[in-house]
Amino acid sequence: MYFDDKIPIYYQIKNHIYHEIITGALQPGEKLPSVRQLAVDVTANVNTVQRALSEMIAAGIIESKRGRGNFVTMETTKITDLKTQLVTTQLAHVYQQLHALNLSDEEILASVQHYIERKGQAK
Amino acid sequence: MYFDDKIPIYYQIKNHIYHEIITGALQPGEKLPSVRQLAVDVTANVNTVQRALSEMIAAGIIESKRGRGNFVTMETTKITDLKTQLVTTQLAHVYQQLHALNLSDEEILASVQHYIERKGQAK
DNA sequence: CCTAGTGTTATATTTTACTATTACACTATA
DNA sequence: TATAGTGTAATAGTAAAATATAACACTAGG
Repeated sequence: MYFDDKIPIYYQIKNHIYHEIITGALQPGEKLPSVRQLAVDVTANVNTVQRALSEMIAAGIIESKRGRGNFVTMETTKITDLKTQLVTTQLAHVYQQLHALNLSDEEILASVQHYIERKGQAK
Repeated sequence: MYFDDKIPIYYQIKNHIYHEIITGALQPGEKLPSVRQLAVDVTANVNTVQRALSEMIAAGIIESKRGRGNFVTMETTKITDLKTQLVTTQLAHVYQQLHALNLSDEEILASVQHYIERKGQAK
């Protein structure tokens, strides 16, 4: 797994798993790979994976059953809430950043539209 | 200055100064505060500030004159290029993140529009 | 020429994330 | 009941960022 060296690995693992849950790659109630397997999958240490999982458990998205495994919550409202929260966080961040670069609301919207239209193309 | 503990301080300082240059708070050719003063301003160490400055110098945005100070480049094209680059980086990041949450191009655009319309308001 | 202010660099120390390794607690099942 | 697989936690070590502090190199101005 690719890691951005500017951001803690445990944080990136957490985000990665959240994405899998939100996109349905991991279904509600589904068992996650074991912590040891996850560590191999993402090429990180068990403790680092555990740290990521601990935060997701504290957030109620993952349920931990000792001796059995970790499971995605069955409460789908928690998952939809998580998605809303992640999307909003991303929007707030990019808005704040672009606004700090003196782009007006209109320019921000236009720049996003422009980016989507031109993405993947040579300039 | 507020620091996000998930991102290296030197990196945040660099970004902060870039924003000041792009918004014109620091004009082309203008002298920056001394590294020692900057360290006080942003509540960080001189070496940390210097690391941020070194990268900006390497990028050609800041010119260093030993014994005199650090100065914003007079080449305004470098500044506009920097702005373009920062904006594009932000757009690419948020697009990738939202796309990874299974939002379509249309949904991404709509969510940005929606965010701008509703920002600062209760839900 | 001297001094104050500037950028630059170096050393030692602290802090934190991460790793490697081991051990412990629990569950299911053969 | 023994064993393999699971989560959990502790210990010790490594690496990188950040700090405190000091020194060095240069410039401008008195």
